[in-house]
Amino acid sequence: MSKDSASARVPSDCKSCALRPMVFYTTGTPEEAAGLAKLRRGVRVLPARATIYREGDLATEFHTLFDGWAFRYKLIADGRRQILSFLLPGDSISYQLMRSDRLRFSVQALTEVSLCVFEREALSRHVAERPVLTSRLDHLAAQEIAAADDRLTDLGQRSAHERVASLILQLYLRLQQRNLADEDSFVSPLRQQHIGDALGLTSVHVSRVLKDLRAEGLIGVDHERLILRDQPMLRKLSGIGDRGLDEQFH
Amino acid sequence: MSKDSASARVPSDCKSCALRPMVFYTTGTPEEAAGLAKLRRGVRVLPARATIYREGDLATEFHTLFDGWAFRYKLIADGRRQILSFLLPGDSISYQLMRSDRLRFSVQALTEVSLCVFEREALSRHVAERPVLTSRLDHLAAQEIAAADDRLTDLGQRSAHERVASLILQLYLRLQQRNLADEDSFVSPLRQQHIGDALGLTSVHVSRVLKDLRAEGLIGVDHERLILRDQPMLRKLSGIGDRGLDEQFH
DNA sequence: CGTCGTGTTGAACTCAGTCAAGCCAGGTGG
DNA sequence: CCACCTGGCTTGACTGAGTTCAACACGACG
Repeated sequence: MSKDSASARVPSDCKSCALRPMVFYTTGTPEEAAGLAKLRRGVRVLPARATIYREGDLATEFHTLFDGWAFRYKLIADGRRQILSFLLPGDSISYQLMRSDRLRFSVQALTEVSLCVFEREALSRHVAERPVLTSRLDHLAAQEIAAADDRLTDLGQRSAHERVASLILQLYLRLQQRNLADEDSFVSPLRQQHIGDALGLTSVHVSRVLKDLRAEGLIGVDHERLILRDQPMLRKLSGIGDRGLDEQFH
Repeated sequence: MSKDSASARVPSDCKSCALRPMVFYTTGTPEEAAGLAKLRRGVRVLPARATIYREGDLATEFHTLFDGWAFRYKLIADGRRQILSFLLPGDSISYQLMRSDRLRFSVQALTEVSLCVFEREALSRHVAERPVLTSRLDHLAAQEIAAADDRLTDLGQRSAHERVASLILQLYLRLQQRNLADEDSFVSPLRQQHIGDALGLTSVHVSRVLKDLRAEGLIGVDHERLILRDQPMLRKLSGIGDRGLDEQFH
């Protein structure tokens, strides 16, 4: 897993792609997948920290994250950074590119990543011609809005402890959906700075909060592995369960 | 303007509706508007503070806010409230109802409101059959995500003063688009509690921040009227202008 | 072996929250 | 017409969550 190893997995063909159920632009039938493969311009592997997209740039390509982690973010005048969301395998950059050729945020790789590359216009036409895909796209857009509302509520109303618990739990649940989580833990490339920038906290404070959560037996940290030691308590702390993520992830 | 007066305006017919350019479900041609009018089930007037929609309820109707203000919000377990956005004349509740029959937030009237009521399924079909409208809907959904990202950045990275300036400026710009703002001021039904719940602040602190902004000559407050006394400075404070709302509002 | 990136810890500080009292305008009822 | 209530705003004193600054620890890497 070190930097120089060819660690990033690369998809062979769309038909056997394990992520097929996650991505929006195929109905999931093998025939569809075959047609889809023709639209794919290729695969691109980028190192950790690479800028995948810069806010405002003209985008002629559409990317799906096949392997690795990335994040969407905005910079404001004095250099402060807000991380809008973390992107996991199967996520796209971004549905909005089906309608617009510019985005109002940037995207950076957290780990080495491999991306499936499509020609934006061609894929957009492909989807527009298929009502099933269009409606799937709409569904994902609605989910994205709902997720944004949830995060807004986190930042506006919840304490640092609640936010950190919420983020860890959400990442775990999303990874679990993708079969990328273990029994009660997952490997995360996030630095405390990333967690802070996502939650509106300083990395120093994130360190203290994680310490507290460890002390209270809610989580464990082993190198890059995050262990959820007390999921019920984490759910309670993060306010998930009142109305769960269950709905958010159809 | 008192409680008992019949203050809420009510639309006569869709053809002459001044809001036509704002709403998504018509192309704007008079013929379209005539057909659209047939889908309209009627008009409903509700008093201030009325609950227009409650999180999770089954929605058979789709509403467009014709007159008055409302807001979208979420409640969390211990009673804290996050206001997700303010709804102004021409806004819908909500695009998401074109795809789903339940929403994950509630909506409440801030003033007396009048709503155009549509049958959800019928309108959804109407829109689905017209590619122009579908793409318009997508565009609005994308705008909504972009707006959510902006607000996330506000809550995560900006100080109380910056957030309040940002909210005031954004409301002003949105009202201006609808010809509901005066030269450099607008009338707002917001209580400081609403501003606080939208920005993740207490109403007490909002009061202090507004006092500071008044003292610095950035804004003026006269009864329910908010006056933008120094727009350039407000823009600078709120970080709008680095990349403006210009784009956000096509 | 030194450097770099990351995390941890302590001490001082500050922005925003809490609690509580008082104020003011408008509306109600005697 | 005045007395009283009510909801919203203001202000002060105090508290506290989270920040800032700085030093140090530790492992990975060259």
